[in-house]
Amino acid sequence: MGVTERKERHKEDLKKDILTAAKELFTQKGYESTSIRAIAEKIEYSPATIYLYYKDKNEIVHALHQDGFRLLVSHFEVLNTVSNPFERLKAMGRAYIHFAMQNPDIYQLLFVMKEPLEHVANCFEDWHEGDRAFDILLKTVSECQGIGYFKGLDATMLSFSIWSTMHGMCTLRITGHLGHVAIARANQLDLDHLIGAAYETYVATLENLTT
Amino acid sequence: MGVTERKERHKEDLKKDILTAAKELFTQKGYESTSIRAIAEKIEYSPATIYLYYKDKNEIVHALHQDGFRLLVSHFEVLNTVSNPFERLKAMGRAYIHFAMQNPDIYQLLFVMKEPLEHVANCFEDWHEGDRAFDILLKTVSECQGIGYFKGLDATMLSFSIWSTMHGMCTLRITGHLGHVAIARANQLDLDHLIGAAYETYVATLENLTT
Amino acid sequence: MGVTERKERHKEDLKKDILTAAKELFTQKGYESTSIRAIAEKIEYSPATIYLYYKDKNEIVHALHQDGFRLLVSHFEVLNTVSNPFERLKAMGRAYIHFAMQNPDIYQLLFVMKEPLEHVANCFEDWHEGDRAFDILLKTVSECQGIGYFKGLDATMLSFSIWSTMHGMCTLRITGHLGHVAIARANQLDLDHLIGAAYETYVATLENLTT
Amino acid sequence: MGVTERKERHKEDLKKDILTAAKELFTQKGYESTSIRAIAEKIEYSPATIYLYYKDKNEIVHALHQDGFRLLVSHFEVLNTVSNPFERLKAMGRAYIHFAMQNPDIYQLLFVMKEPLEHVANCFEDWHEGDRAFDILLKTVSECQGIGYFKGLDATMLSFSIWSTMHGMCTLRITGHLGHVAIARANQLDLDHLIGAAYETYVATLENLTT
DNA sequence: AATGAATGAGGATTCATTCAT
DNA sequence: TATGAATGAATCCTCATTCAT
Repeated sequence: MGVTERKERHKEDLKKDILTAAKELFTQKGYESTSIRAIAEKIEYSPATIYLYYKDKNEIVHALHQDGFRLLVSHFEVLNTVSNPFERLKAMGRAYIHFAMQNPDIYQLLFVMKEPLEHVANCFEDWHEGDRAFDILLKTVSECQGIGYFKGLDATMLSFSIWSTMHGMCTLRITGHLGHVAIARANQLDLDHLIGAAYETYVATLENLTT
Repeated sequence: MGVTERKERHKEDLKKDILTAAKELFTQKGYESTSIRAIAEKIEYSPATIYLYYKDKNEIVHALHQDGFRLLVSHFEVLNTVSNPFERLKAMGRAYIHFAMQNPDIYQLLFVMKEPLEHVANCFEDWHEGDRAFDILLKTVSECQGIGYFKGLDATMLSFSIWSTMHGMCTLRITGHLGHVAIARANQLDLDHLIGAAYETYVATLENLTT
Repeated sequence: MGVTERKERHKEDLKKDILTAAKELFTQKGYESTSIRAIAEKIEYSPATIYLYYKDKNEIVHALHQDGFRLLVSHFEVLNTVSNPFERLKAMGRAYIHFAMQNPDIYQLLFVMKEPLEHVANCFEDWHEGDRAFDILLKTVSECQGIGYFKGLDATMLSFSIWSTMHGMCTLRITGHLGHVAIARANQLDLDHLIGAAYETYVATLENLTT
Repeated sequence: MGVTERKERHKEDLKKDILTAAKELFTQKGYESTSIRAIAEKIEYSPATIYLYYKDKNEIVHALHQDGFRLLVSHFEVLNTVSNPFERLKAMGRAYIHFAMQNPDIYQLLFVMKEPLEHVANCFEDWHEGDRAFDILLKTVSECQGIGYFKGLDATMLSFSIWSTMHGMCTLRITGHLGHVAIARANQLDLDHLIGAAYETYVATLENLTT
């Protein structure tokens, strides 16, 4: 293992560090308000150094995008072990929400932000991953129908519907709009619990569709 | 493009023009990335002119916010004539989607953009309207339960769940993420139809909850 | 009295109002930080109206300058009735301080501000008044010597010296620098009293010069 | 040796250059009217560069302030060697005037400019130095009384009075007001001599207080 | 590989001033 | 006479980016 390898390792580490710092800052301050300077400060390097690893701000977002999808899909892949498809579907929902709550910044990057600026083309590419995620959902829904759930419903439409519900819950939570309404009438301060409860209610509506 | 021509345009609508321009830009680029300069350019006035009509950037968002909610609530109020609560609920869903599709920019302003920092206080005020909208939904859901729907489910949770589904559908559509997935597999070019279809599927899931 | 006359009267009034407003604002905020808009607001006219009466901001300062000197000289002229020249000298000092304390803005305009911008030429003209004021002082000092005061001292030099003392007291007070030092060690909150006391001490030094 | 040191030197030089440019502009145009742009232009750098060396405009004034007081106090400290307090007092006066004449811009910064608003707190700090300077004067006056001068006069009041005279002379000279009057009647072109003469006259008045 | 220095472009605002009405 | 509307130029300041070292 020569010096070269160690250097390579270090290089990879630093790239990761930049991403991590950027992710945190995006969450805290939002994309626009996050400056390269701030990222550099966080990792205790000079701004110029960032440019040795990423061409510009866009490329950082781009990288986060890819990582984000990879992470989400990995959350789903674990669930392949669940054999009952409806159980798997429920678990997927929970995993999705969990992912969104744990990585609100990334979530928004993937599903809320219109594809950042010049990188539309690249983003399309990234979205092959996004499609894969949807495929997993679709397949699971179909399998549910195979064991008697969701009779008479179109699998694709239902998948869209389910995804929408998940997405709606997550974004209303993340953007704080859920908080507004909830606080206004809330006997419930903990919004994460609230989301959990709402999700279980939603699952109940799906469950009742069997009969 | 000279001074004369510009003046010929109805100056009295300038305030509205500013709002319209701002609305479009906020949607396209986001709040932070929209500069007063850009708004001014769009309406072909000088930046300073904007300040004759609005104190600052926040006041513009504020105005759009208010207008937006007023419009949405007006969409709902028509539906008071529908006596059957479940029919009314379905109609509300359609009205909500219709509103979002017709005014994607406003929709995002109301339900996607994190409310601009300093005006949180004011925004809370604005959100009394938002709360009202939610109240209407909640009341309708309760009435549905009164005639046998949604047995055993918590009205508030279900309302959140329904709102989330609607919101998810609308935002996935507006931000173009629905398009990505759909186009990838689409035998279906018209996304608005797709949304309609997905909505009907969702309604079907709700309908089946009776039994 | 025709309409013309009344109009003329009104016109004069308004010019004065503008000056008064400007004067107050200059005092409160300083010259640079006082905007035409602010002046206009204070007199409840539109900014454009100001320009009907004064060509620009400089002309306003110019007018205040002239008024200021006229006012100061008028303060002095009253004292002609005091026959004893030393008494008159002492009274002049008090009048000078009084003037400065009552009109700190004007005082600074006359004696601190380097002549504003383009109006140097005009200001020189204005200073004929300033010279007159100094002449009055010089004449008084000479008369004092006539009755035995200030033996062996050059009248002009002494006059400068006296003026400097007065000016120094006034400006240290006005700019707040006296306050700094005084507060630091003061058992004396009222700076105007302090200035009075310092003046009396100074007078005492002059008085003792007789013998 | 080489590069590093030279760079460091250059950096220090630039900081000084900025201060020098700022000092001149502040004096010429006043604090408010001096823009960062103007300073940048004067040193032939871009405005943004200024911000690499000073956080903002206030920090520049702050730095000038500190430097200024340090310089003034250093002028005074030399005089500790003069054992006769009255001689020392006279020397202090000359030193003060000398300082003001050599550094009119700094002098104004320290004693004429109302301290820039937000930095009052910091300025107070700076003024510990100013207080020290006054303390030195006060102590000297007291010592003079100890050897028979200024009988029956309050030391603090007399100190204020003396400071005022010095300050008045200096500012009338610096702002050009002395010139106005002097030139008008001058058999005396050299204002610095005039100030010297006026000072000696003043000293004479103090001297005569003994008897 | 890393960075200190530098900058051009652009951010929100403010203001003196003009001009048609 | 008075002003509403408009603007160019200026304010301070921030930031992504480059480049010589």
